[in-house]
Amino acid sequence: MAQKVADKPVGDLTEAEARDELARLAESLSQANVAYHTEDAPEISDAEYDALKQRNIAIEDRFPALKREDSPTEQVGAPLAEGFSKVRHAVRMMSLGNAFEAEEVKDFDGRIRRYLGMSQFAELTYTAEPKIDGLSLSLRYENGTLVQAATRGDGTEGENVTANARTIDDIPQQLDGAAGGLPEVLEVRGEVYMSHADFAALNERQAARGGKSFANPRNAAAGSLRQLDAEITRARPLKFFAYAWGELSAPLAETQMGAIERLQALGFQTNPLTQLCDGPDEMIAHYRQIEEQRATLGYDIDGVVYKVNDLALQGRLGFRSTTPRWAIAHKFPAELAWTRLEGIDIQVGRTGALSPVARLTPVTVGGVVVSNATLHNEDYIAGRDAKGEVIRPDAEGNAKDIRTGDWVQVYRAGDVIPKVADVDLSKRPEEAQPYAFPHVCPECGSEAIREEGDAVRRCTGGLICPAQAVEKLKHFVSRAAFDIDGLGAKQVEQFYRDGWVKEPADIFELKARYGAGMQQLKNREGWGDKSASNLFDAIDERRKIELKRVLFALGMRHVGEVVAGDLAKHYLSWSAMIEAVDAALPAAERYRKAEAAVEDERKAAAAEGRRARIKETQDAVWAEEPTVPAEAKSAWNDLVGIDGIGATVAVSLVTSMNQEAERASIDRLVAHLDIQDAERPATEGSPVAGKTVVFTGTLEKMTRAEAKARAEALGAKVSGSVSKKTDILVAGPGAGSKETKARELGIEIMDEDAWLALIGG
DNA sequence: CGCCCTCGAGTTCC
DNA sequence: CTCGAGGGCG
Repeated sequence: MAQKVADKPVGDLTEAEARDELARLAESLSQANVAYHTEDAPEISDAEYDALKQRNIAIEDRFPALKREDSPTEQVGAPLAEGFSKVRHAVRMMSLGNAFEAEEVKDFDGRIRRYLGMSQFAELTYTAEPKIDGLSLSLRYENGTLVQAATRGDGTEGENVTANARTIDDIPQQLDGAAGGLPEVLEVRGEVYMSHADFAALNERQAARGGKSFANPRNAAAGSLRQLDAEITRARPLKFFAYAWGELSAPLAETQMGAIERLQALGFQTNPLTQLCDGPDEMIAHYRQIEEQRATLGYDIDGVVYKVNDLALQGRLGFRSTTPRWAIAHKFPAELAWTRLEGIDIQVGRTGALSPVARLTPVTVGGVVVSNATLHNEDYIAGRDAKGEVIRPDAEGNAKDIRTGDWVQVYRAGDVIPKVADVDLSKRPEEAQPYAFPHVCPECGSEAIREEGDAVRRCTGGLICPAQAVEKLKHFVSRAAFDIDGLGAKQVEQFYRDGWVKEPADIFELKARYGAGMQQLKNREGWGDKSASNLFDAIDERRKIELKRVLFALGMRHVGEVVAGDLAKHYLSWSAMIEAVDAALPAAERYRKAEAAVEDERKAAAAEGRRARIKETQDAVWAEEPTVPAEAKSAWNDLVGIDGIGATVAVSLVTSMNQEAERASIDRLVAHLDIQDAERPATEGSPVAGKTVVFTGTLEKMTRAEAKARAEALGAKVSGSVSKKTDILVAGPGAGSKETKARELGIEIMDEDAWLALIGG
């Protein structure tokens, strides 16, 4: 009874038609549900089921009055169109750094020893386990009972898939407390995957009833877990290996291996190939062994994960921005494929960057059909890197360029992003010409220039360029920026094409200007009364917004998510920041002028064969009349004094905010907003919050990097040199001029032990 | 001044 | 996910 989704647009339905269709849909969906509950061979495919459900929701959205008592969207276990609810991870789900070569594994070990201040010969044990190719899942247990399951998402926020996780046999609903009691809170993390055998059987079933088959076990696992209807997930043979944890009310063990054993005792499957290794040589040997067994394991793996075994050391090593320092994934070599390059297209990004994209004859690489691949930039096509070195040598060591018509080798970097790696010159068509990278923007015709030392060529059209304007708008509504529900990349693009939204401020004027017309106009494009009013509500909700989001959303060059956050944390309010940025303008312009003069001096000196007088050149420019006002200098110094912000970022920020057109657009936007002040770092109770600390001499209990990371976590600012702003100098043995200077300035000086006592370490 | 780490920006497929 | 570039440290 495979019912096709009716194809009449929802917007064109009459009320009578809608009522009939809702009745038919309720019938079909309920039959399909019964089929899933009672047998393993449903009558309609998941895709069809989903399509019917979506159709049902769309109609109900358009005709809310016609919603049936037995509406399929109200059924238990059937979340609504928005999909899964969002879940914030109590402890961030990190990703792992990668290594491809044995050498990089040794570097990893070396880095850890250096960070911990351990000698090359001190004993350091790691665990090594296969890296399962599935999707990670975080399971929250409270007093031993499963209360929530969440996907990784962006690491901070995932999707709530609790109902689906409950259908997986390997995931206990209730933990086994026999061995050592149950923790109050335990978040277990691991990988959901599908075995080769189950994958093949599933695809056979799908094919038998005309459903779409999955490209690989990972996609099958992901597709199965993320079913809106948990009963579909139940019918899918998913498995789970536990290998990590998030929030914990009590430690699981003292070592990684101990924790894995504890997870096993609690009732989880853990990977049998997990093993302890003493140092990189044993790790690499275990990697080779696992690689040999790869084909016979019965499930996909894409490498081996190494972790420092001692959990206390893991704690000391801590995290970089997205990855732990104490773990790394040693990946298997990527799968390669050859195909023909049909053409090269140029895309224009939000900063005007011209990016070449390869259009390929579709080819399967690692279980996925690839038809586009990145070519990076002008030099990459020519076969060179940014420094001009040959990256793709032919037999004589000359660079092999890439031409339309060539046979090219493609792989998926990190098993994700398709890249063109190599060219087969023996198969090059005779008529193939070297690729001429455009010097004119293909979107707006403006000149595209490449700044010295820059790898990318950029369109100079600014907001005149439709591609840049649209990309900027997409950035504005992106997740870390305004993140407006119902206003994604597609919608923004459409509004731009309609001429309704040309710059961010227009979004907040949509309702006033087009609200009335929109409901009718947009019906044909899938906008109903409901979705339009939902959108206006979502936009209104976002008028109140955090400072860092606004800064990031503006899309200024060099100001990404992190820098925007740093700026917000420093200035705390929009008005304070604007004031500072305006004040710093003369200094920023002078800095730029000085740098240009230095560049000229360098060239002149090189030509004349003498040493460049850099300091003198800089000083001369700064001394030029009119001199830069003291308040401009201090605003500038304050700005570049922020950790992570240097002159390049500062110049970009100050000048772009003071560009006339840009500023007008920003002012228009801000008038619509209620920008929330940033909170001072939440370090209440920390004795060093807001203090500036300098470390000098030899630290004996920890390394400098560690000391810095810990101090910053407590809200302190760590600086490299002593000034009158310094509050505390931590001096180890061998401290020299810094200690003298601190003494002169009357700054508090303490040794490492006193510091540790102060911060409660 | 050079090295290492982090951040920004651009990318593909589902 | 990767590359290039910016920033900080030795």
